[in-house]
Amino acid sequence: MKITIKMIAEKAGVSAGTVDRVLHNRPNVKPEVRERVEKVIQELDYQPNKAARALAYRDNYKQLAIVFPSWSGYFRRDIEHGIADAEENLSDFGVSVQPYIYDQRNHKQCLDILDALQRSHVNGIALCAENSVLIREKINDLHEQHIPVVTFNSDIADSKRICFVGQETLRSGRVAAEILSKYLRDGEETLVVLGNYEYSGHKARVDGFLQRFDEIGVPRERFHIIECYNEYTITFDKVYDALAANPNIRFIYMANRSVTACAEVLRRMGLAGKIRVVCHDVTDTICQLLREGVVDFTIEQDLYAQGYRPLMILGDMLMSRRIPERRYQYTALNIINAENVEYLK
Amino acid sequence: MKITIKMIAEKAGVSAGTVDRVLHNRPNVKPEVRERVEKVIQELDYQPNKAARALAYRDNYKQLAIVFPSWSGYFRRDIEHGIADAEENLSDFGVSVQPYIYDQRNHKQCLDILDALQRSHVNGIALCAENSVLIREKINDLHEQHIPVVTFNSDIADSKRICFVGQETLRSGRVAAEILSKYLRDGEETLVVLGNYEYSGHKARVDGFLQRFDEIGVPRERFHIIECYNEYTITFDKVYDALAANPNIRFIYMANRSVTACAEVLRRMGLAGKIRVVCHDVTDTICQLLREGVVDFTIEQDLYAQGYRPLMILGDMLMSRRIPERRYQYTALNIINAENVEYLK
DNA sequence: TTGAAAGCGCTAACAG
DNA sequence: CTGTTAGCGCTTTCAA
Repeated sequence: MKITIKMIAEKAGVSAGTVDRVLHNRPNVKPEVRERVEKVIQELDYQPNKAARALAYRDNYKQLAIVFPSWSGYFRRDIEHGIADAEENLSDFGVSVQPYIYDQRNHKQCLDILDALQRSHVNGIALCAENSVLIREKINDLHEQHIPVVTFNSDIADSKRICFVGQETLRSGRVAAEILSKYLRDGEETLVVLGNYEYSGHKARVDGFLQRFDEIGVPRERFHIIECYNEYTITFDKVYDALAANPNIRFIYMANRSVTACAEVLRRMGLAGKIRVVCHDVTDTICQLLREGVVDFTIEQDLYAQGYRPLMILGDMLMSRRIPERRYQYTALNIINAENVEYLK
Repeated sequence: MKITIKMIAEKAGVSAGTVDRVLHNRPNVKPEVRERVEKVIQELDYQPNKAARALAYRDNYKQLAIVFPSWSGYFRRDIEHGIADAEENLSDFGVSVQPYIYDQRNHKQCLDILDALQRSHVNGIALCAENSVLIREKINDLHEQHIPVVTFNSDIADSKRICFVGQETLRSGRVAAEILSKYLRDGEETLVVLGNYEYSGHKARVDGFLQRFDEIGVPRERFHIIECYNEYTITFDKVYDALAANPNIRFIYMANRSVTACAEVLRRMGLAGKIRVVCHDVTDTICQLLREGVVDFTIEQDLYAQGYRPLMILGDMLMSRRIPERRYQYTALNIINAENVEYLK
């Protein structure tokens, strides 16, 4: 038989109301009574019944918001899948979820949304935004107002966000290195393409990538690193030049987003399927390239969890006033190839 | 505002009790009334509140059992993690879960457990057992008695089980092939080690593996296939002989369980890290071998989900009399290497 | 064949 | 400071 509040009340010689007050650290309980009740709770190892709590809570409507840029394809589909599942789980608890999508190239819009939310009566925000001073200050503002913010996908570490849900970027570069390292043979070289050293995400990936090769003992001169700013033409030209100049290059690590440009170069040079390519994330084009054998592996970051978990964390906080233990909740780094790509949620 | 039973009752001009009877297809409702109520339910798109249902259901104690062999290490840990999560989710609904573990080498024991369960008052069984006539008949027996059985990890397809949760074995072989195919170069050969052709699991893996290479156009004579019956010494000897006789072998696909024996051969022959090895599942030793670089990749089958989902499916059936749509629920095939092995749940 | 009512465990409002 | 009470939405008696 499961322990109920009534049983605790009886054993401690108080009423259910008082037990409830103790459970939620509410005021108006004499310290000695509180202590007595707490002991009984401990002794009996009381676990609240979530269903009952949900029911009783129901008229206490709560609103959560999730704010992210205008992604498309897999990214969009997976995160929305995660949001939908969280919404369903939370709806019976009187918690509703509202997504807000801002134009990817218009960060001002993101700030506007946060402003509007601040003035509304949201009870929590899941946020994926660029790491700028304005955003950071806004998060701290919200924190002051007791509106908790959980960042996901891309962190804003030096803010008062509750926690971060997303990939560990350094590690994701190491995973890529580990895959390629198995293939590398004497004298063969690798081309590393990143967006921009200033962008911490890509930098961390490349750092992790090189770090792992260092450990394995592959000399640094085997790597050609180029910065391509996520631009199609720049990527195309630089990758082309690099491959033309270095016939020993057998591997490409794309730490940035212009995978299409890279694929196009390989096709034009007749190297598709001859040079191994590892990249990140699953977009519709990357999927296609996997199937065609132009890209060999891609490393996925579980967007589903990135939609689901931040909302559930916020929901838990609303319902049980409990803040998460870990400030960094890293999502799985799944290795995807042409054969297991079907299994993505 | 969410639709409640009361709202339906009002709109249809009946009482809540009648709506409940209609919802659950219970008898004692005049056909015309039933129809009217059903229409209102449709119109208002009624979604039952799970929390309320859980509460009201609570005294209706239900028992689920999960039966599986005495695994150890990761296998055991992951499945127990899945069971624990399912148990927690179900406990508020008055559903309890009891695991039963039988000696891996003693299938009779499994049957005894099922016999005992049949005589007890379980309301559903999640089962991982060998595919034998006796087991199959027992499942059909249980089905007659309206005790639903969900198989997991290893299917018993020609029985009256509700559905199967586990990996798609043919596909898992294809995933392995896809990985190795990227590393294979002209003239290089591959050693394929399986347990036993009779064992459908290993056979399907090898079939999938060869099928994929067929598609890619690698000639069959590049593959050496040996049967090792999951025995350490047989595996050791046969792998040793194969490698000694064929210096062109650069890859090993272990479709069976004696990975340790294979690793030992590689070490003895000084080939560890020189020959690429892909295998299945994550055991403590495989983990160790990944880190040492003796095994390069392993394909994981999500044991967590294999513990979690069968129980949740059975729980859903108990609570909403709903049987699952898909009879095969395949779990993810995750590719694991030395760097992302940490992220396993 | 139907409706009314009690109660699942918890919370919140009100009364003392 | 504390106890009592009235629900939350659903299921399940029991009476009609």
